[in-house]
Formats: sequence, structure tokens, C-alpha cells
Amino acid sequence: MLDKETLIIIDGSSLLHRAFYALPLLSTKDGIYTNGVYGFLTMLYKITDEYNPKYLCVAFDMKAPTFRHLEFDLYKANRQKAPNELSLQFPILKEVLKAMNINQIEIEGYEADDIAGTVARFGEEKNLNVILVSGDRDYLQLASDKSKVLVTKKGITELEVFDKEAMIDKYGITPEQFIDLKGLMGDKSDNIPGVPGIGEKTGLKLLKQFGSIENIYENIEEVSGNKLKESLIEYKQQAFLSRRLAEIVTSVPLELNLEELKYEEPDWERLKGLYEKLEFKSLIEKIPKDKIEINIEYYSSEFILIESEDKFQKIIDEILKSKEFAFKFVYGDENILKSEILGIAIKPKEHSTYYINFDGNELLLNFQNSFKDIFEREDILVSGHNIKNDILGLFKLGIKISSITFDSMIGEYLINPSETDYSISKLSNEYLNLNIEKEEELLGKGKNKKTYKVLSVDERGQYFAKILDLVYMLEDKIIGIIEGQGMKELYSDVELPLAEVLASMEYYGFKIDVEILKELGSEFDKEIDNLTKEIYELAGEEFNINSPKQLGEILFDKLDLPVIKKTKTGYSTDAEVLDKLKDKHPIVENILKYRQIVKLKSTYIDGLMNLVDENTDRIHSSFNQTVTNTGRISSTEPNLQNIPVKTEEGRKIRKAFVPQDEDYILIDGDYSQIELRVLAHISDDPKLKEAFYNNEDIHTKTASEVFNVPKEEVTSIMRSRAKAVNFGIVYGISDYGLSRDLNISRKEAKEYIDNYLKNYKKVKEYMEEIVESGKKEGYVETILNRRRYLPELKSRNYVVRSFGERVAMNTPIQGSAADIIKVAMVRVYKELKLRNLKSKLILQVHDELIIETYKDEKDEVKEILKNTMESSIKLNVPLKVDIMMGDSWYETK
DNA sequence: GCGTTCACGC
DNA sequence: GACGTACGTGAACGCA
Repeated sequence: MLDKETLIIIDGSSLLHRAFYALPLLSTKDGIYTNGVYGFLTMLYKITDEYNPKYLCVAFDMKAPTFRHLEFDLYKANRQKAPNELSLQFPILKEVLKAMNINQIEIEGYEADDIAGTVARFGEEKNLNVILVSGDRDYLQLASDKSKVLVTKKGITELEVFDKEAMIDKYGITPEQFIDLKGLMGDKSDNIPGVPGIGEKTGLKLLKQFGSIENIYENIEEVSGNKLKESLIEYKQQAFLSRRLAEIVTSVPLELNLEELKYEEPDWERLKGLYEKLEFKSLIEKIPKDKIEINIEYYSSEFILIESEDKFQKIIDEILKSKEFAFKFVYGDENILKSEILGIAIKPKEHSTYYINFDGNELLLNFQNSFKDIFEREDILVSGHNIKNDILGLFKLGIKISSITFDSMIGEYLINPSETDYSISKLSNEYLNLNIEKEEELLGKGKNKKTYKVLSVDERGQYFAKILDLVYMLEDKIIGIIEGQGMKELYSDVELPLAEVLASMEYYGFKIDVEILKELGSEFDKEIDNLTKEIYELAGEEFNINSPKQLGEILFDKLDLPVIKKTKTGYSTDAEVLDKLKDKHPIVENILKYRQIVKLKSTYIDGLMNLVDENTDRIHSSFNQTVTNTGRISSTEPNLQNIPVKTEEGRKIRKAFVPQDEDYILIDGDYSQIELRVLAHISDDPKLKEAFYNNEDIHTKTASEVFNVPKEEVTSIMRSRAKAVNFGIVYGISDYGLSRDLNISRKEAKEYIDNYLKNYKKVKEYMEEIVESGKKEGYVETILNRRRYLPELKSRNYVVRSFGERVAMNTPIQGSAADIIKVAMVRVYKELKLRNLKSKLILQVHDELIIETYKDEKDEVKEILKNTMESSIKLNVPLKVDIMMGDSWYETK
């Protein structure tokens, strides 16, 4: 294949159809529908990248009737007209292809597949590698020794490859016989009748036995089954007609010329123009930079460089006058806590930006003294972008910030929590149509990411001055939207103050007893050693157990265990599969154990150890406020929100999480069933509310309702199944997910869910209403009006739509729970600060808060934590918090 | 470097 | 009747 040149022929009509139905209906701000074109181009790029063709063309159907219509007037008679949203995209696609200089072929009286077939034969004659691309399986008849057929599998990214051999492998018939097969079974979508009673199975059987339709009729007596025989005889004519209709014509009168099929260089400028009009940002990125004029106009800004304290008073006076300023630190390292501060940009509102350069550091001390008061005054409003990072800088300088009034990053997150890029460059482009360099462009990314040290002092000043200008330009717009959507309180009273709380949690960190970690680590190592030996012995050879590929070969090829599930790349070996193979071979149990211990060792022992600050023995995780779709916070480096708890061995890791010294103790407040309480509140379901008023065991209660037995008769199996149902309600899993979790049939799982909803009628009503309103409004909301947009609800794709529905039901529950704990965090933090306590809030794990508590303050802190958490947001059911104490996180259970 | 597979918590 | 099914983080593998 490599030595031959490649010709790719794409069925444009078919592929645009596929792409249109695979993607949600996207449109530009001018209302041009683009999803099909976008999907088509994604596939086109993928295919050309992979096969690097020398020749390429796209075939289209024409509206005019074809010879098939003339022969059979019912041909495609039942075909529904394509929706307008799709038809409108054909001319757009053709325009894009034209800009790409790609040959388009259409001809009256023939369909795209006939054109494709004809071009394919032409390519074969010229001894080219021919690749046909379509969303239609009819193309399989064109596969040959020289031609491959790519058929879309699912979505838009996966293509199934068929050559002649692959066809025989999969269907047991040749491409030519495929035409006979269609003649026999017909094709519903084209209204080709075929022979009644014959489907794919019978058709394949007949062809494997007889080879062709002619041969079937020549040996009709040998056909087994009277009914089948009669049907064949009666519909003989129809069978031959159907075959003629199904056969792709490879002799369309085309004047083909290899030179014209050449895949040439696009008209880049024109293409870029089209992509811009269609808002295909990711595709614009694909255009080689040297091919187009880079005419991005960068926003520019002025700044005043300050390198001595003489001017400090002038800046302070300006701030005092305008009562508002924006600022941002420039750090010399990714890790802010360890980083030196290179400088700070400060912009008193309506004034120029100052860039104070601290290089050399003498000035920093002076800055601290002069500006402390300004930051700590409550009547001066402070704005910024990703201000948590700047609060950390202030903490390092011993400054406590007071009045944050705007953070463009957090603001945009509230406007749309589903974005992934909240950078200032993105926001300015979206809202202001102004461009500044992305941080990535200045510093690079990944392993080679540099620090701001590579920029000159002047460049640093310029860049950060731009940022502060943009922050102020964004402020009114973003605040306006937030207020318009009823999120003012959420923004000002919860999210903005929370940034400081998170900064404080990062700043203080969690003390780690490194010795305990080390000891646990060597225990795990010993166990891994033993397990490794046993596994090698049982396998009869040494291999890399960590490699799913090698493990799969051992289990399923060598040991011949039954294959339960496959992944894209081979055998699946996940816990679910291994669980089912447990009694088939003793090696399986060892592998499960091995996986568990290796996970603990690598992620939680080695991973944590690497992140312990060697001076203080503390771990400083990053808490991110703008990641999740639901409003939860996330934690990275390390993720402290997934420290093991379920198995005893894993839970031991928590013994290493300790208070700073013997004067301190950990106090842990844990919301009991917060999501189900939120559900009781939102749905106002009397039964569910009653359970919480009476402080009942909710899973037992659910079991008694779902299985219709008195509570005393609920067995432990019933309870655990009910627990899974409650879990499903809270996390929005499907009947499929529930059936998998409980290892029961999907039907049974569905019964459980239906039964649940039958008992909790108002929950059912809520679920129906929220989906309805989500569809109508385009979004759902939490108790504090936090929004999540759900375009998935309008998808024509069942899977996507169902996903949207579950998210619609789940987000108000999970998101409101997030609202509740965030409010509690802000208040607990404020209270500890107000009372000047030594105790600090150091961790949040979704429904749990941990305070590193000074022992003398123990009772006070306990009360603050419990009361604040329970009274955070008033629901129409009580919130319940369990308080626990211990000398390690392990003990607070 | 990047996608895939697996596993941990809520 | 199939579709392929909570989220977020991280480690290791294996391909490029």
C-alpha cells in the first residue's frame, strides 16, 4: 500500500447525512446550521491525515430522478425528505470543498454511489489504492483486492474498514455476492422489496449454499423449507429487479482525468474566511500558520513601571480616590506557594496600570508595609482574574484581603459551567472581540512550559496591564448577565468569598505523617512482591501485569478464560470482568488484589509522598472552583477528594493524614444524606420528607417501599439494593448502570426504578417536570440559581438525549448540595476568622469538611461546624451533620 | 506527547 | 432493536 498512490472517493451526500444526525444541531450566531458540515470536515481531516491521498474527490446525489426510479417507480418512495436544517448545509459544504480545491462530481440520473463506483473502477485500472468512504453499507459491494471501503461505525470518528478479505471474514460472502444478498433481502430505506420472508440471516445462508441468485433458481428444489421455496418462486421477478436496483453502476458516463482528481492545496485565505463565517474555531487552528496572513490585531495597553517606593504613595492615593482597583501578581514558578513574586500589576479603576517590579526583592518588603492596609480595607473593592492565585500571594505576604468584588473567571463559570477554557484571552475574545496572547503562546505548554522569568520586565508589565484593562472591561458585561440570571447572591455571597476559603485551605494544607506513609508503602511493596510471584507462577511465565494488553493475552489466549467484554483495542480486563472470572482460575483473584495494592502504592503512597513539602511535611492540594459542571469543587496535585475509604487496606492511608502536632486534633463534619434531603426538598415528596423528619435509615425505608415489605422484614440484600437505587437517583445513573452495579438484569433494574418512582410520587413528578423545563428553557438550576445548560435534551440521538435527561434530573440535586456546603464553608471560615481562632478549615470532600482544630478550641469549633453546616441553607427537611474527631483522618469515621 | 485502560472517591 | 450510558483525577502503558 505504501508504494502505491492513494485515491479517496467520498460519498458526500451520505457522509453529510451521517454527520448531521451524529452531532447536536449547531448553528452560528447568524443562525446558519453547521453541525453536518463540521462533522463531515472532522471526518475528512481524519481520513486524509491517515491515508495521505494523492487523489481525492467527493461525489454527490442529484435531485433529478435516476434510472432506478424509471425502472421501479416505488424506488425510494418511502424516503422522508431531509429536514431543512440538513438540506441547507449541502451548499455550504460544497462551498467549503471548493475552497479546498477538492473535486466534486455529480451527474444527472445517477446517485453518488454510482459515481463513486465508477471512479473506483477507474482508479483500479490506474493501479491506485482506492478508498471509498460512506455512511452506507451498500458500498461493501465495491470492496475488492484494490479497493477498500470505509463505513462510519458510530458517531463521526470511528470508521470500519472493509477490504475483500474483511468482508468474507465478517459476512462469509464476497463483495459481488453482497449485491445478490440485497436482491434477496431488499432494503427498507430505499424501498427495495427483495423477497418477502428473507432477511440477512436467510439471505446469507442461501448465498453460502448456492453462491448466487441465478444458482438458487437453477437449483430451487434443493432449497430447504417449503415456505421459503414458495416465496422465492413467487417473487422471482422481484428478486432480480431488486438486485438490479441494489447494484451500484460502475459505468457512469464520466470523463475522468487523473490530473483533475489530484488533491491539491486549498485556497487557504478563502478557506479561513469560510471557517470564520461558520465559526469553526478548531478548524482554523488546523490551517498551517505560514499559509495565512496572521492578521490578529492584538489589544495593547500602557503601563507605568515602578522600581522604587517613591511612587507608592501616588498609587495608594489614586486607589483611595477611586475606591476600586484590580491587581495581579506575576509569579516566577507554576507552584505559587513555593514561587518568588516577580512583580505585581495594579490598576486603580479609571487610572493607568502600574507594574511594580520586585526583582531583587528589597522593594517587596516595602510594598507589603505600604499596601497591606489598602488590601485589608473593607470599603475598597478589588477585582481580578482567577483571584484565588493572587490571594495566595497576599497570604504569603501576611496580607488578608477583604473586599473582592469581581473575578472574571468565576463570573464566567457561573454563566456557563460547561466551558473548559476560562482564560482571560478567551473571555476578551468572546465578550469584547479583543485579542491578547494566550499564556500558552508566551510560555509554551506541557513539559516545556516556561515561567514568566523568560519575559523581560517590560513584557511582563505590558501583558499584565492588558489583563487588568480587560478585567475592568469584562466586569460590567459579566456582572450584568449574572444579575439578569438571578445569580447575584450566589456570585457575591458564595463564590467570590469561597475563593479566599479555598486559597486558605491550599495555603495551610494537610499535615502528613511521612513515617506512616513509608511503613505502609513497604507493607504494600511486600504484598506486591508476593502477588507478582504467585501470578507469574500461575501464568507459567513472567509478564507485565500492569499492561492490560499483556494481561489479556495471558488470561484469554494462554489460559483460555472466556472473554466477557472487549474494548476498542482488545480484551477488557477491568474489575467487572475479573470478578466474573473469579471461580474460573485462581490467578484472577491474585490479579484483582494486585491491581488494588498497586493502585494504593503508586497513586496514594508514592503520589502523595512526592507532593509533601519537605520543610513542613504538609500537602498543599489545589482546589479548583471552575471545573465541574454541577458546581462542585475539584482537587488536584494531589486529589484529596478520592483518598481511599472503602477497603480497610486503603483506608489505612488516612492514618497518615494528621494534625500538625499534639496540640491539635482533626474535627470532621459530614452531611448525612445531603443529596436525598435536597431531593426531598425540591420534590416536596411527603414520604421522603417523613423519612428525614423521623430520622429513619433511608436505605431501609426505601427498601421497604420498593420491595413492599415492613421495615422489620427488610433483608440486608434488599437494603443494599435500595441503597444502589438511591445512589442511582443521586448520581443520575441509568437502568443499565444500576443493572451493572447490582449484577441484575436491566429489566429488573428498571423495575426497581419504576417501583421507586411509584412510591415516591412527587419525586416522579419532579423528574418529569425538570426534564420538561430543561427542554423548554435550555437549562436547569440549583437552589441558588446556579445554571447548567443542557443542549443534549434536544438531541435526536437517543443516547445523548437520555444522558441530558439524567443530567437534568441530577444537576439540581448535586448542584444544590454543592451550594449548601459552599455556603457552609464560607460561614465556617468567616466565623473562625472572626473569633480569631487558631483552628483552620483545611479540606472539603463534597459533603464533608475537616478542621484542623486547636485542642483548647475543640468544643467551640465542634459547635460552629455543626451549627453552621446544618443551618447553611434552610430546606423543608432538616439537614443533619455527624461530627467526628480524631488524631488522624482514619479515626474520624 | 497523547490516547487508552484502569481505579479511586462522592 | 441498537445505541452505550454520573463526574473528576491520576498512574501506567504503548503508540507516535
